[in-house]
Amino acid sequence: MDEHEHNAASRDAGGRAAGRKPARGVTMETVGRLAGVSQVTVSRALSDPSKVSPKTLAKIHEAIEMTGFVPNALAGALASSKSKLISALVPSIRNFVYAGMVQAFSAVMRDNGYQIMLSETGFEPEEEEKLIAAHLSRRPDAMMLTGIHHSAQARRMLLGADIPVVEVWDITDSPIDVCVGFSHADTGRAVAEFAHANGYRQAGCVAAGDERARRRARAFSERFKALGGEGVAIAQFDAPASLERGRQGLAQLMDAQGFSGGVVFCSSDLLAHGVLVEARERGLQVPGQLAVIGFGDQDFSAFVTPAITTVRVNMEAFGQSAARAVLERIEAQRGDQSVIDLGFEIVRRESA
Amino acid sequence: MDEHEHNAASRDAGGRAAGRKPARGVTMETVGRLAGVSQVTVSRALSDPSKVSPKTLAKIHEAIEMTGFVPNALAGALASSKSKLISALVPSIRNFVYAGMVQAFSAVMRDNGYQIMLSETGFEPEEEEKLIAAHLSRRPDAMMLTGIHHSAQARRMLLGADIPVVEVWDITDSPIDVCVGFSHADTGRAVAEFAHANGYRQAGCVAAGDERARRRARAFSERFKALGGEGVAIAQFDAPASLERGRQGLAQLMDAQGFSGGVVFCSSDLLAHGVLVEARERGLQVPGQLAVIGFGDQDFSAFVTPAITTVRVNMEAFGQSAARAVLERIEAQRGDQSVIDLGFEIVRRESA
DNA sequence: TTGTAAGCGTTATCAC
DNA sequence: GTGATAACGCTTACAA
Repeated sequence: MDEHEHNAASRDAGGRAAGRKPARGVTMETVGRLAGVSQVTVSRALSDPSKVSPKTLAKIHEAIEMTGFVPNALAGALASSKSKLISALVPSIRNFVYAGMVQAFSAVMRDNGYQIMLSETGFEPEEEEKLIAAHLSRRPDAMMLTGIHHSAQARRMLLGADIPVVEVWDITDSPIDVCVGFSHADTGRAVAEFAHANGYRQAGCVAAGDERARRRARAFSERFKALGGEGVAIAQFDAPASLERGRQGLAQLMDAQGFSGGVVFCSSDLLAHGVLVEARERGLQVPGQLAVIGFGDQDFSAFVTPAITTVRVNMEAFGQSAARAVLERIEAQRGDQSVIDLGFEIVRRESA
Repeated sequence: MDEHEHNAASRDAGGRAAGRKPARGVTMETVGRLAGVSQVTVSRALSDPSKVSPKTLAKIHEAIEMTGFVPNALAGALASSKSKLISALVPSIRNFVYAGMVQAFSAVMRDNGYQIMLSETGFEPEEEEKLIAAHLSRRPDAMMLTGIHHSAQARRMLLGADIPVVEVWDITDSPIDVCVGFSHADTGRAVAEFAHANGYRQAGCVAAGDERARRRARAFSERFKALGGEGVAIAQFDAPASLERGRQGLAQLMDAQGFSGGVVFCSSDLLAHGVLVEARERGLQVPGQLAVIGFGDQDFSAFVTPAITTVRVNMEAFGQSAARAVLERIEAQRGDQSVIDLGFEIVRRESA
């Protein structure tokens, strides 16, 4: 691999850095003065135009145009105690499932006039706690959290904030407020049953990711054994998952754990893809000698060869459903259900 | 492909939805009363503890602990006109380059006490304009934008807001404030030169993505022709890129545009991967009959077979550099450079 | 239809 | 070291 460097340079072009004006911002007061009305009328013109006469409305809009007035939502939120801000906390936006959920969630929220404050919690619980406090200080109208495990202090703060809280990507019978997800343990068990029903008696797991990925692998392993399969070899890595990890995973299973063939359940399609690549390098026939099952149904999964058999979860549905649950709670001060199980499905393709 | 549905159900478990208290929030006033001091002292205890005696400090913290007080950052921001909020606008967080940039940007910002308000602009300029207005109303301390093309109205609002603005992922000699990126045209030209130098005389492009992807393809095409190569066939798709699009791209090039072999420059590694898969299906030798060059150096690119020759841009560096530029401007009210070109490099692997 | 007045929960500026 | 007091720029009664 040879590399060609290009253009790594920086130039100084002055810019407008020097003279930033100390300008007092333009407020509703300013606009009102220009339009010959009081500040409140400007406020009304913006929040409920029907309460203002067409003539003054026109003058106000003209003044807004002239001044380039942008309302101060901080002041508005302080006065009304409605921030129109929603907090969203996910482990990582580079993980495509979380990115997909957030995108869907945000889209629905934006369409309803809300803005998202997004933070990544990484994979440590203490980090989440700090972030929750930071977010709460902005007085969001609701909060979206990933997963159902949160520190006691975090739960206390959340309860104290007295806003709708939706936990996504997992379910529990005792959500803080409402949860939207699926059972990770059920997923692992269903895959074990699928594998067993398809005649596989030897199995391995390649897992990389958070605690939920491990939970799926564990449930798979237990069920597979209970069905009479052999002990399940597990190759486990820290998050994040990658194609490289998948290749290493198969190598580890075969070279260090005596796994010689059968089915491999991976905690993501990216890993499954890596297993597939490594299998081809080793001249293994898929699904003849080695069967592979992934998780997540990434957009490439149906288009690689062999196409990946996987577990599909509808991330967009999670995001949308979570958004709707939140909106319902914000607007009606209540919500119908507190546990929304969106399930999953096994998609059989060529790899298993 | 057969599918097995699982658990798609929802249950009602009551939750705490019913009784949301109308409780007046706990403020610094409340805390102060409990600690036997005034509200201001509580404020000081939090913002500059050295200005408060150890004894009262202890009492205040005790009161905070008891009440679960969380400061109201909205009020703080209104009073101090420092929101400690940074706006970030990207086309899509599901695109791994943008996700990577945002992650790096956010990490640096968070370490400096700032929080990120993130929105996706999609690929329409009017959408960006609306979002800029919405973000500005929250009075962010700075704003990060993707790309250098913004509507006139957007520029006006940004200038009027009088906050640091950093444009990432592209460069121009006339940034709004500061830009951090690389030249997309130079990238296309460099790839053309690389391809020509390696003996390829026939070429195609597969492009899917935004205007910048098209700019790279166009620059590649022009340069390739200028160097004496043949006319370049182009298969173009709307964003987003996917493996499937890559497969379709090669198919279109070969079946509809008479491309029979040579080098294919793709606007992302995902597309390149698709081209590779399609090439294998068609029994084409890579890089013998078909050479493939991608863009972005995704994490799988080095690990598929053949490993993908690609253009690497350091997304983390963009995010970090953008963050530093912003911090510099916030804190010093100025910034050294206004154009930061971080360049790119061609990474040769097996596919070309 | 429009205006007045009283907050919202902080920070900033003085005084003590 | 601590406390009044006045902003900050809105929204929400309540009057006119």
